[in-house]
Amino acid sequence: MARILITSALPYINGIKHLGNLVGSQLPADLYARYMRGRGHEVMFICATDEHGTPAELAAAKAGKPVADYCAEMHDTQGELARGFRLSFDHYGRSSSPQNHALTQHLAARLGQAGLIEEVTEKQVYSITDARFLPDRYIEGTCPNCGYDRARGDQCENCTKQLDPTDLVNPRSAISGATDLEVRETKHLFLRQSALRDRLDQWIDSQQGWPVLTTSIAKKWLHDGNGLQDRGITRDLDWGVPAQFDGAPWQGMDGKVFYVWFDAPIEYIAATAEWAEAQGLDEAAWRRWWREDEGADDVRYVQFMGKDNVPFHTLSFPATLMGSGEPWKMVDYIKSFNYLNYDGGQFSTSLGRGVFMDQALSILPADYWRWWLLSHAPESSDAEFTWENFQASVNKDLADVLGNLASRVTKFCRSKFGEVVPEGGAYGPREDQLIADLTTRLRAYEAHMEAMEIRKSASELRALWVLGNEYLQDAAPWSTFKTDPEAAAAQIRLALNLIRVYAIVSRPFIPDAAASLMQAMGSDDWSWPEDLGAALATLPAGHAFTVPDVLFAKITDEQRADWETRFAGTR
RNA sequence: GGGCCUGUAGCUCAAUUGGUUAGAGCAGAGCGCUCAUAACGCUUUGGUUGGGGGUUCGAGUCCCUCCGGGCCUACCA
Repeated sequence: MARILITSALPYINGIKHLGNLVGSQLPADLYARYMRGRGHEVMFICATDEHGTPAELAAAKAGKPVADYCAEMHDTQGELARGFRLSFDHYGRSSSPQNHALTQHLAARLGQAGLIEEVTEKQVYSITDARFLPDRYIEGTCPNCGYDRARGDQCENCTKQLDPTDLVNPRSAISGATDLEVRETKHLFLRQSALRDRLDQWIDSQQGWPVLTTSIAKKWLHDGNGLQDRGITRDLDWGVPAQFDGAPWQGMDGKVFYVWFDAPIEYIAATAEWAEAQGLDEAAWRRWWREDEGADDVRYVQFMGKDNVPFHTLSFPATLMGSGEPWKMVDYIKSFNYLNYDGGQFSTSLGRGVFMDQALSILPADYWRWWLLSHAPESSDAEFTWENFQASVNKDLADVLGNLASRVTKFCRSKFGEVVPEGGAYGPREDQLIADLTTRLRAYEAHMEAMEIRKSASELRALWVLGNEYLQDAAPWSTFKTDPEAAAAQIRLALNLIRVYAIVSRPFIPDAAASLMQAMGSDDWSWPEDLGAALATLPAGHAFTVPDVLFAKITDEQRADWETRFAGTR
C-alpha cells in the first residue's frame, strides 16, 4: 500500500467556477483520488479556497460585504457545489485559515533568514478615490500605440502591445473610473528566485515523464531572457497574511500582506494541518504527509492544475520550500491541463456564457457532467464543450451502453428467475473468454489510471461496459432459457456479478451511479477485482438483488435546444 | 515581437516516439436479435494525416517553408 498525497489547484474565491475550471484541476484530482482509494492506497486529497488578493477584495466590495464575510460565504457556496459534484476531498480548507497564516509567516521568516528575501522599493500607481494601489491591469486608458481607449496597464488587448501603466494616455482606475491617480513609492519583499535558479533547473531535469506542457512552461521561465526573475511576494492590501509579524527578519512592512500566489500553495500544507485539527489529531498526523524527516519520505505527491498555474507550481512554490532549508515534501508529478472552451469560444463569467457549476447541477446529476468532462479532458490540447457532443456522448455511453445493460440483465432475471441470483448451470468456454477479455481491458484501464491518462482511461472503461453487452448478445439467455434454463441461469448469474464489478471500476468516474448499481446488487463489497474470475463469483446463487431505477435518463432534443439557448450568454 | 502547443474520417480523439495495409467511438449504410432506457450485437462506407518542399530503404512522426487554431510572455489569479 502506497501513500499518495493529492492536491488540486485552489479555486479562487471570487465567484462560482465554470466547467472549464472544474475539469482543469478538481475533477481529475478527484478521479485519481477515488481510484487510488479504490485500489486500497492511503490517500490524502486536499483542496481549499484561495481567498486573498485584489479580486477578492473587489468582489466583496461589489457585494457590499466585509471581505472576511464574503469569503466565508463563498467558501461555503463553493464547498456545497464541490459536494454536489462528489469531489471527495479529505479536507477542503481556506487559505485564510490561522494554520496558513502561521505557516506562511514561518516559511517567509525562514527564507529571510536564508538571505533569500530582498526589500525593494518600487513605484506603483495609487488611486486616491479607491484608496488602494492598483495592479497594472486594473488601470485603463488609451493605448499610445493604436489609440484603443480601453487598453489595460499591462497590455493593450486591441494591438497586443505590452504596456507600462504610465504609458497610457488618460489613465483611469478600472475599478471606479477615477482619474485621480498618482505614482507612489512602496516597499515590498521579493523572493530571490534567481538565486535558486540552478537548483530549480536541476530539480525539474530530475523529474521523469512530466507532461510537456508542464516542463516547457517551467523551462521557459527558467531560461527566458536573463533567466528566472525575482518576484514580489507582498502587496499593499488589507486582506491576507500580514507581512509584518513577531519574529519577522525585516521591519517596515506594516499594513502589507503576502502576495496571494505566495500563500496559496502553502495552503496545501496548511489545509492538511486544518484536516488534522478537524479530525482531532495531533501535529504529527499532518506532518507525516509533508515532512520528509517526519514520515513523508515514502509519500508520492501529485498536483493537478490548469496550465495557467504551472509557473507557480514548478518554480515559485518549489523555491519557497527549497529556500526554507527544511525537508518539506516536494511534488513528484504535476498533471496539467489545457482549457475547455464553450461552443466555439471561451467561457465568460461577465457575459454569462457557458455552464457554471451551480447551473450544471441544477439541470443534470453530477455523474453526467463528470463522465463527459473527464472523458473529454483537455489533456493534449484545448477541448470544446458543445451540447450536441454532450448529448450524444452521455446518451450513448451512460444510458445505452451502461444503464441499459443493468436494466436488461436485472429485468430479464426478475421475469424468469425472480429477484435473486439464479442457481444452476456452469460456466463454459464463452464465460472463460469473457473473463479473459475483461481482464485484459481492466489491466489496461488500471495502467491508464496509474498514468493519469484520463481520456484513455474513460475509453477503456467504456470498452469494459461494451464487453458486457457483447457477452449477453452472444450468450442470448432469453434464447437459452427456452431450451436450457440452467444454462441461462449461469449466464445471468455471471451478468449480475458483472454489474457489481462495473460499479467498482466505474466509481471513480460516476460515483453516484456506481452506488446505485452496488445497492441494487444488494452488496457493499467494493474491493477491487484483482482477480476477475473470483470477483464474478462474489454474489452467490440465492443472493437477493433489486431492479434499479433508470440509471441515466436520456437527454432529449428539446432539453438540448433549451439549454443551448439558455447558456449562450446575454450578448 | 518571442516561446510553446496544436492541425489525422462529417464529429471527438488514437497511433508503442522513424517501421508492414493510419486505428477507435459517435454519426451514416446494411444485416441480425427481441432480454432491455426504440436499447444491444455483427458487417460496412468514409483519410493525398492543413498546403508545398526536403532528409531517409521507409515520414502522421524528423527538417525547411507557408496557412489555420490556441496558450504563455512574470503586477489577475
